[in-house]
Amino acid sequence: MRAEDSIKDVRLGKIEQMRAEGVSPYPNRFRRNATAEALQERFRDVDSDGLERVEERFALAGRIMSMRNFGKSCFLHVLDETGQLQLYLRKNIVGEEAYDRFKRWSDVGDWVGAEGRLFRTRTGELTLQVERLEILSKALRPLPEKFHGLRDIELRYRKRYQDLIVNPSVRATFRMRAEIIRRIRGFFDGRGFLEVETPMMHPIAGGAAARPFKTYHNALDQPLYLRIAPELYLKRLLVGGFARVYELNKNFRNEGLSTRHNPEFTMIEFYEAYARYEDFMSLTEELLCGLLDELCGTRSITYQGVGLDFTPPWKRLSVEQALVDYGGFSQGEIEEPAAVRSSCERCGIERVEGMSHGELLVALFEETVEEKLIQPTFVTQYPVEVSPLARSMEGRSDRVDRFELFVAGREVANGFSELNDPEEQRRRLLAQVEKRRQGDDTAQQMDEDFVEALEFGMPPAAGEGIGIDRLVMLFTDSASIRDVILFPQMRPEKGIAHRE
RNA sequence: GGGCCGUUAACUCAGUCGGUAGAGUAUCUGCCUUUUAAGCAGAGAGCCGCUGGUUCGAGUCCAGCACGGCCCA
Repeated sequence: MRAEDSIKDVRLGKIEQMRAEGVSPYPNRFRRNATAEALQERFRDVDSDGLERVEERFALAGRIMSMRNFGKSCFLHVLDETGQLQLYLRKNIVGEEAYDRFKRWSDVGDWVGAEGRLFRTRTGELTLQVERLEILSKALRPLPEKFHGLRDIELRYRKRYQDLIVNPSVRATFRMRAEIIRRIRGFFDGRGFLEVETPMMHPIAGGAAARPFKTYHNALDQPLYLRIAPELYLKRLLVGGFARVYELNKNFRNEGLSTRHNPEFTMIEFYEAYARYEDFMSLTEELLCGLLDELCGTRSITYQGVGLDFTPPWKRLSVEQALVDYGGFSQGEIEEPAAVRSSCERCGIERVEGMSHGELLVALFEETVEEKLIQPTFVTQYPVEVSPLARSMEGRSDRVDRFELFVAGREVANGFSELNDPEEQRRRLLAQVEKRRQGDDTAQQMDEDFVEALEFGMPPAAGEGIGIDRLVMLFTDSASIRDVILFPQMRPEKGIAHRE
């Protein structure tokens, strides 16, 4: 292979030439006064004759996406953050030397700034008649192929910038994500919630049933865990007197990777004093319907070919009722611990031995019901053993005032009335510690500092967490969580691993 | 962790029965002043994921490994 045949070497040669002729390949002097979309909008209804009367010069900047070169003229499409516009260069307009330089130096992929007047081509496309063109940033590597785009899924995730350059729908997905997050913040801000930031590094990883990532603080000579949930800190803020707080940020769980799980994911958790879990079911309906109205213009969307109707009220039913309605079990079977146990075994659920009736019910629910809850559904009355931080139902100490929202067979939200009795909380956590001792490493640890906070008095409250990534998946019809996370976790490629 | 599928040029993909590695895009050289997957003529470009094995001969068959995808746990 001759060195000059490598695309990168050819382009490095062009850079050398530019410098030799006193032109910077990476200048920063260009000022634009227009964007592609703004021009398209403004002149949408102006025909050729109308454009001829427009004397204004427009300065546009963007990346060259395609080039159709004729001997003494050239069409190119330039992409900026708003969209594309076609440029047209003619030797007799930009001048002999400028045209020659353009031909020798410019490539698809380069950032350019162009200035000129607008006209319409024979086919009616709004086009900038370039009078002056400047390379703003010379690209050394070629863009992915222009009409198949970048299809290799691994490459799309690993080299997301390329994905964003060539796949407009990917850009749209992440704009939608930002919009959803912005509006969720607006929703809670508008209701008097205070946005707070609590630690990402915890001495004890609590607030959820999950394995944490462990790290280490040198100066403190202390192990720390990346948080698995902000819950216990947010409740300390209720103790501190903030009546409405929310935090929208990342959590980290040391679990497998799948189309539904990324080790770091985004959740909003919010807490409101004097609210009950029923209030939050209504609030969740209001939040999601508001988002749908504003962002989709409808409350019926299609997710992976399945129609989802978010028109409230959404179905509400207990875990047990769900097992009867969707799992095909009889009321009698559900109430009989031995029957539930054998059903679990039949379903292949592991470690059935040490599990209580409540835990078995939830395991059976997850195995047989969850995937069938397609339309938005609130499942309520969870067993106390799987809800160590939730308030017990009045008159039924083995169940808690809790709900989970399922959509398209997945858990999207989890909320409950908060347990604020410090004695009861201590007993619940001790039960978790015991489970942990018996080998369940997702059981919670004793957090004395948290219990001590409760001893100062936490107002009655409800709290909820909503998984943002899964919400964005629904709104953008994305099959994998990796499609809604810009840089999803991937195994390092060979040769890059363990680089220090 | 298990099963299935994939990995070939910068990108998107072919590659038959085991017999010299292919196309389009992109790149390079010409021609071309309203194209838009522009066109025409020519050229270059490969660790066929990695390591072994079978074979006279492996992109192709076998085994192991790596990475990825989907499904399951």
